[in-house]
Amino acid sequence: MGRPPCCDKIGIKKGPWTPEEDIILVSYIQEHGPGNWRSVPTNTGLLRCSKSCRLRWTNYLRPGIKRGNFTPHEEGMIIHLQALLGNKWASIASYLPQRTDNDIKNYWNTHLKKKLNKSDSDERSRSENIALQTSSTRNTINHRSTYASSTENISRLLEGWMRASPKSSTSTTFLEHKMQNRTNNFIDHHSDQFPYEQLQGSWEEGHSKGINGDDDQGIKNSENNNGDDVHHEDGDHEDDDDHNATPPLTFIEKWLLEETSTTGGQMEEMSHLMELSNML
DNA sequence: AAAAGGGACAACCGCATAGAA
DNA sequence: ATTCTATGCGGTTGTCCCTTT
Repeated sequence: MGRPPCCDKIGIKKGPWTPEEDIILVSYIQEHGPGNWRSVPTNTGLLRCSKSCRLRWTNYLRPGIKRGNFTPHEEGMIIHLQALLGNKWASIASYLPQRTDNDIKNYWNTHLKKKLNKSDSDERSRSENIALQTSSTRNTINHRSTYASSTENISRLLEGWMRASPKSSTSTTFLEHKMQNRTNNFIDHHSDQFPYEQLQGSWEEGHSKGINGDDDQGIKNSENNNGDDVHHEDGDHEDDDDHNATPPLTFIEKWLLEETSTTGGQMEEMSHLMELSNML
């Protein structure tokens, strides 16, 4: 027998999210923390199904998400990990905590697959080495990062929305209770930045008790079950901050962390990786 | 300047799985 | 032990925007 839909399809809105919806969702999550997605549409008045809310949050609104072009290093990591793990985007994303699985998947499908195919056809024998050399460990900063981080997006979005509609025309109960104070505070106190750091801090404090643990990162890490969150969303830092981070690391994690901070010895590590992949 | 095509990204769909009842 | 529900994941599609003709 077929499973019933995750939510009542009647009256469910689909398609792109509006700034208003984003704000409602963010405000709600700041208040209650991520998780219990089923209750989100009900409690916020959003005409979205729970899955849609979760996806919007994890792929776009969640703090710590880095948007924009992938750095050569990130690219290299994706290539390595894809070779190692296959299309396990969530697992791969767990090594790139600032990127979402959706982002990585899209990037792979639109950029890397072609790139690798091309280099494959160009010179089959050397392609992998070339890819490695060109894509990874050149820790040059990619200055072509053209589109804004989610923080910046939402900041702009909030400002724009507040200007455009000082009184929300679609106030929900939740919105009525929360929006005025909250959004004003957001903008007043952080004129140039939406306070995701604050938001993140608040729920990490408030929800470290469990909700957050089995949400996005938790699940993603579960496949590489090390019992720890090696990668924490940590703003704009590159992964090397994670060096100080933590406990038992798998070989892959060690390698990735080391690779982040060093540019040498990569090929040696790569061969280790290959050995490992053969074992898997 | 306008139209067409292609690329990039956001979002949806359906299946799998874990946990609760 | 079984059924049901909620959530997560990967594949796919839809839409917007940019480039080319």
